[in-house]
Amino acid sequence: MAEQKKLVAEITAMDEDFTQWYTDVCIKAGLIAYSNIKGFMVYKPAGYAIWEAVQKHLDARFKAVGVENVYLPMLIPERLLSKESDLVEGFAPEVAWVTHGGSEKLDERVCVRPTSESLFSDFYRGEIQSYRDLPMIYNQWCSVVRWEKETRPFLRSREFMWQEGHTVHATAEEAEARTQQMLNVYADFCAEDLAIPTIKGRKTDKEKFAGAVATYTIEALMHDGRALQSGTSHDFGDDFARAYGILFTDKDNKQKHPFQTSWGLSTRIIGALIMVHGDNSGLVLPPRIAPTQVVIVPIQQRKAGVLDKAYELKEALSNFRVKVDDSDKSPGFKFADQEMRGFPLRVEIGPRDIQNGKCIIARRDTGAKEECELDQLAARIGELLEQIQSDMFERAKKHLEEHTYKAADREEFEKTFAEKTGFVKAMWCGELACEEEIKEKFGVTSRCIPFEQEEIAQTCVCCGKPAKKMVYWGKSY
RNA sequence: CGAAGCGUGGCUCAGCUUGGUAGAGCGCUGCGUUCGGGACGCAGAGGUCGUGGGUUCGAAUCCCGUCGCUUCGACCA
Repeated sequence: MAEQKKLVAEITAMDEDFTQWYTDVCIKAGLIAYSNIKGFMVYKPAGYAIWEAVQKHLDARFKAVGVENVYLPMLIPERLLSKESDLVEGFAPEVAWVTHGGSEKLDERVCVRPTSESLFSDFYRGEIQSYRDLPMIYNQWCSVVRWEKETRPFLRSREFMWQEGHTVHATAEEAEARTQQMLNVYADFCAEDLAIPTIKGRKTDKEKFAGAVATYTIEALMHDGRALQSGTSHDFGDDFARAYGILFTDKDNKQKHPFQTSWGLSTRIIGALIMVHGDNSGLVLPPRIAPTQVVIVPIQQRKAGVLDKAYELKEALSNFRVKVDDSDKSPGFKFADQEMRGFPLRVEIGPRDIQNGKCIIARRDTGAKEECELDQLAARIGELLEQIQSDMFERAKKHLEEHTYKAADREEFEKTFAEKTGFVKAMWCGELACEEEIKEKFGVTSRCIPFEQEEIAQTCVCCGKPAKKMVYWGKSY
């Protein structure tokens, strides 16, 4: 990332205190406000607009692979949640219970959904009878509640918005294929729309979802070298179908349990967006999802013709998402404020430019400024937005690559984590004991077993016994 | 849930040690001058000092309780 002069006094410098920098950006870029209940936050227009853009792009990708949207209740009766034992154990400590309706105590308490596998499974039980009813490829956009102990904007809030896809299939192979297909949808979405490169892989048994046969994940690397699980896709086999009693009659006239998957991506991705692309001046948004792509700043806007010209340029740029900042703040204030908010491009137009038939375009990501003929503006803006989108991805990819290390043995593993922050690729024997020991000793967890395997060594980095898989390790959010 | 820190105008904080009835900067409102990297002048508005109790003639200040927030750990998208 290009070094930029720190222009915004209110934002803590990244390398001084990354955590504080992150919080500052969330607040100062106008994304959120804290609410009256710990862990619940207000999405302000700038923050909600990002989520809307995420929804729009991701939903379009879902529709392209046959996903249909539905909506299920937000409350789950206790008996329903309890049917799948792993699920209860996994989520029981953090569900919010509703015990009263008005002033009357409920016979059975109900919880606010922490995730909806149980509801979908119960619903599917009633819907499915024949193999002809399958598959069902449903998704819902909703919010869920998990009573987390420690909360942080976007990364860990007690209520968060997400989408959760839940599918049912006649065969294990089809379910497994769908699980991977949706993981790829997430990875492509991150790379192409958010300009965030990710590592695709499988979670170890220790890290997988409660009740899943296999959990797949995309892991992104933040600017401070910590990993963020950015999207997950689970293969449930027929475990949930058995627990919830879902049966269908197959072609061979035999009753069978169908196979299920679920996959989710949450508002946490906004945290990734901030921490992958942001800099010391604040937020930096990739053009494709930026709610405002271009902001026009009139200079000496009270002089005759200046504001008119600014609105005229906005018209000329109607193919893009453009805003004119006609507030009565000084230009310097507007520049700094808009940089904080991450708009990809700024166009400056003043009397001098109008006379010359030109304007100034400034890039948010690099800070580079250039002159542009007014009649070329729309074309140039289009080029620049494309350029910024791909440059941002390349920079993030370079950061990921430069912060991914290899360790052949235990000594090297320890040394790398002592000196560096990022991912470390190392071999693993597959034993839970080693995974736990690594967490204990080095404070890092297995992020994923990547699909793209390499043989870095023959032996496990922890115990020295024969290795089975190459694993990405790292500190995570 | 363990540890630490913090609660005083919208925000950041000073005042507390040594009790005497609340201040600054920023922001906000109005008017005017400005405008190519956070402009300036003048005039204003705005706080029962988180909350409950105690000590005292008198509490932002001292004591006890309580609630909340932030950060760090364990857990999670």
